[in-house]
Amino acid sequence: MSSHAITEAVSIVAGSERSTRDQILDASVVCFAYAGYSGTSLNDIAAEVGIRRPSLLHHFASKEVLYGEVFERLLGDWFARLVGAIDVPASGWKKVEGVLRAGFGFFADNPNYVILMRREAIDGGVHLGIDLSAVLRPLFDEAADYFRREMDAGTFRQQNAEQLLLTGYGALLSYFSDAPFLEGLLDENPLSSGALDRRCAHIIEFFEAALVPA
Amino acid sequence: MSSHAITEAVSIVAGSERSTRDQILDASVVCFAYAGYSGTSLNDIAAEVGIRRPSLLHHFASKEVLYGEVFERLLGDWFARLVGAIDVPASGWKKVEGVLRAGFGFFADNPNYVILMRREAIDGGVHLGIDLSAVLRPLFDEAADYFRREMDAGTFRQQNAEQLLLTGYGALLSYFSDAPFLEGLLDENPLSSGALDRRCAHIIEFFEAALVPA
DNA sequence: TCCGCCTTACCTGCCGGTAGGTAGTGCGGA
DNA sequence: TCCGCACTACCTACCGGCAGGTAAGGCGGA
Repeated sequence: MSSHAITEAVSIVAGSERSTRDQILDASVVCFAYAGYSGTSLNDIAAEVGIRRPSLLHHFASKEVLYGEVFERLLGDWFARLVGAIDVPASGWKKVEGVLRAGFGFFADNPNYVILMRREAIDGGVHLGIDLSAVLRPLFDEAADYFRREMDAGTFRQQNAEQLLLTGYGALLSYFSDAPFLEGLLDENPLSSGALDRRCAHIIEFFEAALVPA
Repeated sequence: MSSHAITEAVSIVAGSERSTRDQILDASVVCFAYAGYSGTSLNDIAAEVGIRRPSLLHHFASKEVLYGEVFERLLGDWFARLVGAIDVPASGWKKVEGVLRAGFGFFADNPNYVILMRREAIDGGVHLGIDLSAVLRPLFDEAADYFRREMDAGTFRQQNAEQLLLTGYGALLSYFSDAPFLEGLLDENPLSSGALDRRCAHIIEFFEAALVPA
């Protein structure tokens, strides 16, 4: 264990502080989600942390590298959570419900991550070396196969499996990414605890109605 | 009719050219959709049209004014198309299907508009004076009332009407706004004629399965 | 002649990034 | 014990470049 890590551990115990590097990553998520890649300046992030821009560039070689690390961390967390929900030994509708709840839960816990992901989906990964769709492709194919098997078994109504996944993706993501806009339609904060419960319940109910034969 | 409009009309007849002003608006949609507000420079737009930046600023007082006009035009078109579909004398599922097809058709015809709208929804209308959600609110409330009436009449299954609309909004919009990302999942251009037909058919089928009792 | 459209030249301000320097810390050897 | 060295983390000052926007002039057509 390096002396740096010790220092960090001590400071966490002492007063719940985080390392400067982690503070930068946290502030970056907020800034990039709020204003996008080109709308965020390194000064904005540095100011959030309370340091100067050159100090920030001491920890991350460039704006692009910083963004890449932020996004990679996000993607890793999300992927792990999704795989965890998929690997649960269940079948039929119960499994689908579990994955929907896991996805919804992650988004509810990390609303800024959702906006980042949406921005990346719109831009097609221009800012990144990594290809978002290539990472998710295996899960996508696996899920489509699952739906096809259950449909053939009569557990679910016959639907286009890939399109079904896209619809679920849109229903889940849009609520979080467009929260600023939805607030004006719903007359309440879409990310409040009550609104989130209502949204999650609807998604489960709606997809069950569409998939599970009466 | 102004001499400007005459000149334009003549040039359209002569060689399918449009007024410089309209060319700027067209180029702006493309650029703003591709790179967002802060990622687009006036030089980019001017270059697309084939003029210099100060010439562009001769037609529009500022970048913000230009963006506002682009967005207002989009919103007007979309609103008109939507109202047209809503006012059709139909009821029950047929009416819903008509509105879904109208929305889908507009998005298919104007994919760049969709991306612009999505960016605006994410940003919560920071770049605009107008409030997107306030404009759409009457339609939203009217639609929710319609669903509630049909549900109470037993035409549709009981669902949360507002949430239902949000789910439809997400399913429709996401496919177009995230097309660059979806291309990597589907192994085909999501905006190709065949893919669009498949998507539209799925949406109709899926919502019918969820809403209309067997 | 005058006006609409476009030009070049220029302004200020912020961007990402670099250079160079300064505290503070840990550590091995005299 | 204390000196010298290396290293980390941060700073100020600066660079070239590009952003949005303005000023002033050329030019062709009504």
